[in-house]
Amino acid sequence: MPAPRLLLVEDDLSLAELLQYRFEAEGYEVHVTGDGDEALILADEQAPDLVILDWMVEGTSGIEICRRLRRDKETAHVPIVMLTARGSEDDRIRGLETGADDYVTKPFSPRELIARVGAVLRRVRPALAGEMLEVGDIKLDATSHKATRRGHALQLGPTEFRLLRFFMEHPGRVFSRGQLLDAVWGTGSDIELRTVDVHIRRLRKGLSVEGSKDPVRTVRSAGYAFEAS
Amino acid sequence: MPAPRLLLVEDDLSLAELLQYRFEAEGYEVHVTGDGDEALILADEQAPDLVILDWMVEGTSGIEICRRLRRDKETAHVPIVMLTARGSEDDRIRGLETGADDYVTKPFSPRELIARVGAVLRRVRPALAGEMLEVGDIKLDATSHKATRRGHALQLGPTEFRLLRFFMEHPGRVFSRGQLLDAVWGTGSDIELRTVDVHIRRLRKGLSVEGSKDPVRTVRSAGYAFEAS
DNA sequence: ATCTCTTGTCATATGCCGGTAATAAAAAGC
DNA sequence: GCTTTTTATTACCGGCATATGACAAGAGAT
Repeated sequence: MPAPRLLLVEDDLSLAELLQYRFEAEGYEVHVTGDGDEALILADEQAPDLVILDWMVEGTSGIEICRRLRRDKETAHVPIVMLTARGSEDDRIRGLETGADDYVTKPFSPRELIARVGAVLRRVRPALAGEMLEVGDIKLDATSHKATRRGHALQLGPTEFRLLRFFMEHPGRVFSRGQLLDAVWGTGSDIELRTVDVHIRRLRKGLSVEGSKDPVRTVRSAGYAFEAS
Repeated sequence: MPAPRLLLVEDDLSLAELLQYRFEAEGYEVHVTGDGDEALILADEQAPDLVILDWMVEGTSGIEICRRLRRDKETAHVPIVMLTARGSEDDRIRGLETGADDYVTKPFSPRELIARVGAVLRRVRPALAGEMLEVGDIKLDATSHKATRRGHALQLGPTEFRLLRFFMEHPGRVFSRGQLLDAVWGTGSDIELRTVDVHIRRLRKGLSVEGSKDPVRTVRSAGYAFEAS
């Protein structure tokens, strides 16, 4: 899962530095600028996942940046969180109506800002919010029902997909054939134990990508386990 | 464009009445309840487009309602705006972390709340806010009720249009036939699951334009997903 | 009233998927 | 080395999920 990229537009250097530090500690990739025009250039170069925008910033004003970000097709859907001075409600409403997704009034605690940014990102990019499983070089997105390995999309049948999902939810652990039948096929399915072998094979085949190791380990007389290469 | 449906959970009657009036003037359909448990029942019956939730409400507490709404698959994706008393930052952060999308601290002006609700809806359900949807080479204008692909105007029946709109609001995600029935036909329609297949076919036919790929992906034993070519 | 368009259901076709059994291969025990 | 046990691999067939076309009932328009 790639780190979400934030663009922080803030000309108070000490505040910018503090926020950058905190957000990086949370696993974000943060780009900082104190200048409005530079912000637009940066955003256009590579659209960030979210913009934190100080209302009062040098160069182009916050509201103008907001408008321009929305106008440019590249960045039209990037969520924006504004930082505003305590104060006039009109400003805040104008901000929301211009297209900001959220605002926080100064002074605020970094923790609150982090929580808000998290809430917005959860909305916009569910993939960043934990619906995505990742073990080794294999990624599985339950919502879109897709699995990939090193960029290659994996082609799996329904049962193999469920099997892979179960394994990725419990990496490293060994499961007997009976346990796998219960977990993947459902309790009470009277299916031959040996059938699991066949699906393991199919899963292995589906997971094989050029130059990749088999992540399924067979444990003789016990079952199978899934582990990162 | 159907009026967005709000569920307002607020036990201060005079405030509730005021808000209901204001939101209805803005073109929303508003359901009001002052009781937490009733709110959950109402939401489960027919998922609203957005919930406005007073933190301090009779019956089940706000945070508990929030949690339960998120847990129920039916309402997991419904955006929530909290109303909190001025005050403890902890409450607000806890709210955001529980899954609320936004909060407004009392006292607030109705105008501000309306702006916030609008911002959240724009983010989550662009079509409800009258925006143009665009996925791949397909464009859909909810206001004028028209869809185009590469300049060609698409000819779709009403149901296909609603289906397309729902898909374009949630691109990439897989929906079961049951979910599609709930979302497009309305909760509680006792329609054969297989009927969805037929409408998917009709949608596919309606979307086929010379030299264009089918954007509807069937996920065997799971449902359908919509994605840009 | 007639016509058109829409919509839900059914019947049929199709093709993928899943379970089983048979055989080969590998590992463990002696 | 030989047997026994466990797993790997292949092939096959039946079943089930989806695709597709047709149809009749209903809604709206003219």
